[in-house]
Amino acid sequence: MGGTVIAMPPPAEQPRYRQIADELRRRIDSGTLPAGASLPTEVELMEQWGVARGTVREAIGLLRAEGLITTARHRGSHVRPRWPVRRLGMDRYRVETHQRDEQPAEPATSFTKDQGIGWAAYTMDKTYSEVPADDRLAELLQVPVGEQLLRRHFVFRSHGVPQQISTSYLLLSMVGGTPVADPANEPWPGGNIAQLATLGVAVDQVREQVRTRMPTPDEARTLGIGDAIPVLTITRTMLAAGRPVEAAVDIVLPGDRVELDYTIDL
Amino acid sequence: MGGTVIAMPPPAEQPRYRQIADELRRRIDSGTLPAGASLPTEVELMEQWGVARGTVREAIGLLRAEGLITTARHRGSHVRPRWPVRRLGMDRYRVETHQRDEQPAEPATSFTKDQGIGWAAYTMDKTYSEVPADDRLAELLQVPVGEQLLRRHFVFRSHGVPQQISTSYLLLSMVGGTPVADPANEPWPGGNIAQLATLGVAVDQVREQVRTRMPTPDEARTLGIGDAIPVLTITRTMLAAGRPVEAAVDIVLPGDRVELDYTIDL
DNA sequence: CAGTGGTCTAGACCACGCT
DNA sequence: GCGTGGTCTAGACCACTGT
Repeated sequence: MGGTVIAMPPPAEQPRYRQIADELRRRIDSGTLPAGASLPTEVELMEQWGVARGTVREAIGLLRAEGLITTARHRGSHVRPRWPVRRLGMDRYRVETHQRDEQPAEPATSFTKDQGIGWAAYTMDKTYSEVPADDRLAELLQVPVGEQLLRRHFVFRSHGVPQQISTSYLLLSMVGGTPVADPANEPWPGGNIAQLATLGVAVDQVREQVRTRMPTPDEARTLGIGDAIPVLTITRTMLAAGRPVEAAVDIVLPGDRVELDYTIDL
Repeated sequence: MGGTVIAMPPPAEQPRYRQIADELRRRIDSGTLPAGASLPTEVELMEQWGVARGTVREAIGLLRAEGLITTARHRGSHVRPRWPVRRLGMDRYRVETHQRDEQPAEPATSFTKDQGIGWAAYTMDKTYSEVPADDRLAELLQVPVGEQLLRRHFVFRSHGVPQQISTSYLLLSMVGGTPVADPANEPWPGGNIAQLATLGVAVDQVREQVRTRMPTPDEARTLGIGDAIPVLTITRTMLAAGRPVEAAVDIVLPGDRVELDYTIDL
């Protein structure tokens, strides 16, 4: 070959793109780059560090994957606002019992209790459909495969920001034709348990199976997390007198701002 | 400049690197590329798709972020094996009560119950030390900052494979000088709760705070997971008559093979 | 229209693992 | 010694955003 290409600089401890990412991360952590601030553009970083654009983009990619920044085409990179950690306690399922002489409480659901938000800040997307039970749902709900179910897919938002995705299944034989099956009635004060109570179904036990995994690209987008932030998933089963009456498969929670809190009495 | 560079191909629906990732993901999901199988090398993918190496690497990067594959320097990329899921139920804390005439049960702890393994397959590393309570421990244990604690760091192994890391703190004023503070007595049949029972401390409530995060490099190595697999962490507090008597900070579980199972009675 | 991040090319050198 | 993924360079064209 002709002349050798300019050799890479002396082998640094860390790759250049990690050094760049570390420096930017330090500025974000220290508050030098506060939430919402613009990062230097890719061209600026190239000049400041004397590296090629690909190297800069690798550094930026790390921070985006960590969920520290957002990158938007044509608009630049910005520091992502951080959310406080939400504690999801078991008491979110407790039914409200009002004391005599108390003011009627503001409407609430397990979601508004988790978030510590008022009814007004609570919005949701909802998609209802009817589906037959597959193997997994049949086992969770203890019905035959093929049993008709009401599927309700929700995206819950707090102040407009998506905080939770869930897909819930109810027995169509139980809720079909009732107000519960009408999307217009959602959100429903008191949530699932209150809904079922109106049908004479008294939920007395909730089972939660908790796992973690990386988000799908779609989930990461919806929840506004980086694709290197894991999610918590819950499979929730509600039981009335030992009989499963509702199954929520893959309740998806952003792992960087949720803590699940369980108390076990022995 | 001289002639223009060869233009990019007609604007595809999806970027090329996503198409490549999608195709590989499809092969993994369908089993065409089973667990442990080698992916095509980067050079092979360049030839098969007629793209530059940077494009191939972007595709590979997506799959690695999703936890579907591992990439190892000098050894190639491989489909990550999927582990069977272990269910950690609340009953792992239940104290054994033997019926009359029953055979004495094999020794057990919450860990052996989780794993469904016998006593013989159970091994552990243990490191004991005495430390003063920091802010967090002081709050968890409801003692003054600086209170002396017994710190016990464990790595639990099933058939020699590390499956759980935990760091547990006990009040030195409660366990100092007792058999509980002697590393030689670990593993202790019946585990923590049985240990405390010998001191007249009856644990009647366990609180678990569950979070998820990416593992530290050290944790990833110890648990034998890649650094793209999230971990579940549990902060566990054991209480006797409402008083905290043990705190386990950062029980670390490999997220690709653990499910936590909680039942809530309303 | 200038500036931005998204996508892509066509090369290069490196250190390590395997055979 | 050859092949591998990890790192890096120096360009290019694109579509959209903001002024």
